[in-house]
Amino acid sequence: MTKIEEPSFFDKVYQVAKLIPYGRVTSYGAIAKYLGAARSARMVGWAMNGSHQQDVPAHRVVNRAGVLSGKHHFGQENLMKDLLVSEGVKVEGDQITNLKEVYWDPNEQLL
DNA sequence: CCTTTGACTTTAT
DNA sequence: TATAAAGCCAAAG
Repeated sequence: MTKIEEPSFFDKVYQVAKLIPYGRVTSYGAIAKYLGAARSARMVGWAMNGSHQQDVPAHRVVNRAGVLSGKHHFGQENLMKDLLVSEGVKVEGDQITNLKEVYWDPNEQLL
C-alpha cells in the first residue's frame, strides 16, 4: 500500500485557510502564527502551492500589506482580484483598500 | 545530507 | 518617510 502523503504544516494551513469566512481575508503571518510558527509566513505561502488539489480558498490569503502577492499562482492575474471583489472585498490593482474591514485573524476569531 | 527556494515579515540605513 | 537588506523556517531538489 502506498502512502499518499504525510501532511503536517501544509495540512494545518489548508484547514485554517478553509475556515476563512466569505468576504474575509487574512495574512500568511497570521495563519503561520496560529500554527505556532509565527516566523514561517513564507511556509504558508509555499503550502499554498499544493492548495490547488485542496478546497482551499487561497484567494482569501494575502500578505500583511493586503497586497495580492500570490495572484500569479492562480493561473490568471485578474482571477484572484475578481474573486475577492466578487466577495465584497475592495481591491485596487493588487492592493486591498478596505483591508481593515475584511481582515480576518484566526488568532482572534478562532481563539 | 546539504543547498536552494519561497504566494513573508521585520528591522536597519 | 522610503528603500534596502537580513531573518526566518520548513519542504523540495
